[in-house]
Amino acid sequence: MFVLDLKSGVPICDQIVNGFIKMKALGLISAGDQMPSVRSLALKFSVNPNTVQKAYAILESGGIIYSVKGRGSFVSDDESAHSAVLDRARSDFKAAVSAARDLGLGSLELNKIINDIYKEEEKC
Amino acid sequence: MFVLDLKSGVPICDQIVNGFIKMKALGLISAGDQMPSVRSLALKFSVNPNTVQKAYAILESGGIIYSVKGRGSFVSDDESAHSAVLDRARSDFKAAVSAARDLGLGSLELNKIINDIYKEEEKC
DNA sequence: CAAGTGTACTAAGTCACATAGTACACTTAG
DNA sequence: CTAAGTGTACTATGTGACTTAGTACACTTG
Repeated sequence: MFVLDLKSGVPICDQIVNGFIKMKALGLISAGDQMPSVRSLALKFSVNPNTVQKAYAILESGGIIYSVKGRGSFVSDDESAHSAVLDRARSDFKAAVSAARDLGLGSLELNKIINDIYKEEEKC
Repeated sequence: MFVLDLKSGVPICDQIVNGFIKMKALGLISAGDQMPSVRSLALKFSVNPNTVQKAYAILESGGIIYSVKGRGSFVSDDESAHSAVLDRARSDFKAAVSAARDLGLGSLELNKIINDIYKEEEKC
């Protein structure tokens, strides 16, 4: 399970959303798995249930999870939701590349940074 | 001169800061050049002078510009400030790469995105 | 001297975010 | 059936960042 950084300035509900999206991308949770209940996760994170509820609502609106009254929330198998996440990731990355280019970083350096980060992965 | 996007959610003062940093990186302004006055820039952007003043204070604290009472603000030639900007850019880009990797994007795709964006530049 | 400059300060308004508390409908285990 | 646990909805409140508004002062330059 991911952790929250209350000092980061990133809204808590967004951190929860991104945390579960990452978990799904990494295979730590899969379609059909039951999500922690709103109240239990709020307790675990020492956060208000309303904040978790908001995060779950965002995840559901994005098709990442679905919720059933009285039963709980579950990881969705919506393929279009997954590709939407990837599209968003590509878009964000493109913006990051453009920003780096505007500040004078060269393509070679950017490629090197990428390779360095992905080499870290191979070590595992 | 750059433009402001009031709908972006990015604080106006930050947009002004980033705008001038980009302008310096692109060579549109150089060390010694005089910055627009706080009041005139506020008028141009239809923004409160306090907001521009805040942006200039941030730029000065970062060594990007320096200000002289009664005369105006000027672009600094502080080399360490420039390298600090580059360091920040590298750090931001690394974070973007890590985020993209966590969401399942491969290094080959990221490299391709970079090359595509930098090819756009060559056309000019 | 007058105009333009940076700088500082208080006050107010707006907005997003988080918290607090309550309430209701539903499902499931007992 | 009952109780516990679930998602969901709602109002109210507090906080902090951001912006605006207005005023004021010290300084430089023509």
